[in-house]
Amino acid sequence: MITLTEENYIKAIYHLGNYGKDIVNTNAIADALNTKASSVTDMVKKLADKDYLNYKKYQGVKLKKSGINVAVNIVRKHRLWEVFLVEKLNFTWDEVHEVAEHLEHIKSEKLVNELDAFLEFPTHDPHGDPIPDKDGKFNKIEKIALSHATVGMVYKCIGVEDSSTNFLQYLDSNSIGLGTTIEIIHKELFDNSVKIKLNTTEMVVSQNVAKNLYLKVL
Amino acid sequence: MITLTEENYIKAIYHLGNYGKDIVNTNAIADALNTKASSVTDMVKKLADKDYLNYKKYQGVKLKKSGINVAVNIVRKHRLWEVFLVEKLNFTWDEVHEVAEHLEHIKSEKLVNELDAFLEFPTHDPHGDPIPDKDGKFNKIEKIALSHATVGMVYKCIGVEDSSTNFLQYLDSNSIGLGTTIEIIHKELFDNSVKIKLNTTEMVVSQNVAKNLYLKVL
DNA sequence: AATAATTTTTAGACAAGTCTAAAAATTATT
DNA sequence: AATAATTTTTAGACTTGTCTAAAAATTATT
Ligand SMILES: [Mn+2]
Ligand SMILES: [Mn+2]
Ligand SMILES: [Mn+2]
Ligand SMILES: [Mn+2]
Repeated sequence: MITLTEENYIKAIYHLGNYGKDIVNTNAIADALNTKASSVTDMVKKLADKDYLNYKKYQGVKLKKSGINVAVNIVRKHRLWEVFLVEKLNFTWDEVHEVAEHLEHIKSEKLVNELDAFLEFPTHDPHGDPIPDKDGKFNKIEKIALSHATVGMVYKCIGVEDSSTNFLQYLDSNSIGLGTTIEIIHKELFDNSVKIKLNTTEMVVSQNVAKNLYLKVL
Repeated sequence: MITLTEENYIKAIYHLGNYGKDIVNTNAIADALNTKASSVTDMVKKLADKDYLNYKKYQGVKLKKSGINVAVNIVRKHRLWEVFLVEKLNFTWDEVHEVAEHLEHIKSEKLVNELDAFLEFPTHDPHGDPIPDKDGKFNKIEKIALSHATVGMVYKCIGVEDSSTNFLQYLDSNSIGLGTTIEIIHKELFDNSVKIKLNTTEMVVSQNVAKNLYLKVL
């Protein structure tokens, strides 16, 4: 049996470690989970015992196959529920993350697979993130952060890094969403803000925003 | 904040105490939750502190208004999820209870109310039990246990007391479901078994079955 | 290479929920 | 009314996950 808490640690390590490929340090996990480093050390030992990851004192952790499997399955559930909430229950994209954080821990193979079918096997969630299929397969999308886009080129918005209500509502109030066409007008070297053009209107976004918005060349 | 465990205690007390109207003893709660009487005493003290119920040592407990509200809301969620699983995700009536036991603890007003609307405000769950509305209102259905039905009369099956997989699969394999017409042929005084007629076939059901099947006069 | 700063681990404590065993109260039986 | 049986509570312990404070290891700086 795997506990809800263990699942959350594994998921955090998966995301922090680039789909489980890299080593993740104690403090990074503590930050992501709003807990203390000492708690992380305790938990990480337990997860190593349970064979979900490799841990050597002072050397950080790396997920093993079984840990990645757990993580991918939680991500699958999280994103399918997000689609369900938006498509069927009139949630907006800034409302779904919090509820999905809880729904992702419901354990029923049949539930997740039937939900997947009911939604007609969606490939992306409301934030543009890919949804792993039954076998854990998914396409990592090629995305460029707005902060790394080239001046003069035209892009389409395809995702966000930050799924917080605050950030998504900021985008809403500026008419930026998935599919929005964005032209890069100017990059300000001084503070790394970026001037962009949407349809007809121009606006300046901060570095923080630019780092959290993903684009694809049009 | 109310914990998942507290919610389960309150729900059990609600069901054991006739919709929260009657006093419930420690051992009954322990039985229902597969726990020990000593654990129940501890938890019941906490629930009394939190004002969900009245507790006097050795006198059992009775839910207060706020406890009943909590219970009704959980029951509402449980039954709505059961409907969702059967109507939308191809679950059978014997598969839903276990999953609903987890889904009922997801805390989001919007989620439950939108789910209710999405399902077109169902009034009964897959086992014939009434679903409380947004305001906690529902009609207690008038039901007669098969064990108390009258020989010679004809009834319709409208619900079950026991929602366990075993019992529901027994009913399935004997072609008994909600809506099935049942005529009472004979009651055996010796073992309280009942001979019934379904459509054309006759069969004998045990007292245990008869107690767990609810009917309404046709 | 030595010292300082940072990161990580350990040690010990705490809250929630549970358990066993024993004591206390209630209820049933004689 | 006294005794026996049953129910409930208390006392103390254990597990999971958390915390603070201090010790140990690693990394950065001089
Ligand atoms: Mn999310
Ligand atoms: Mn998402
Ligand atoms: Mn149920
Ligand atoms: Mn039900």
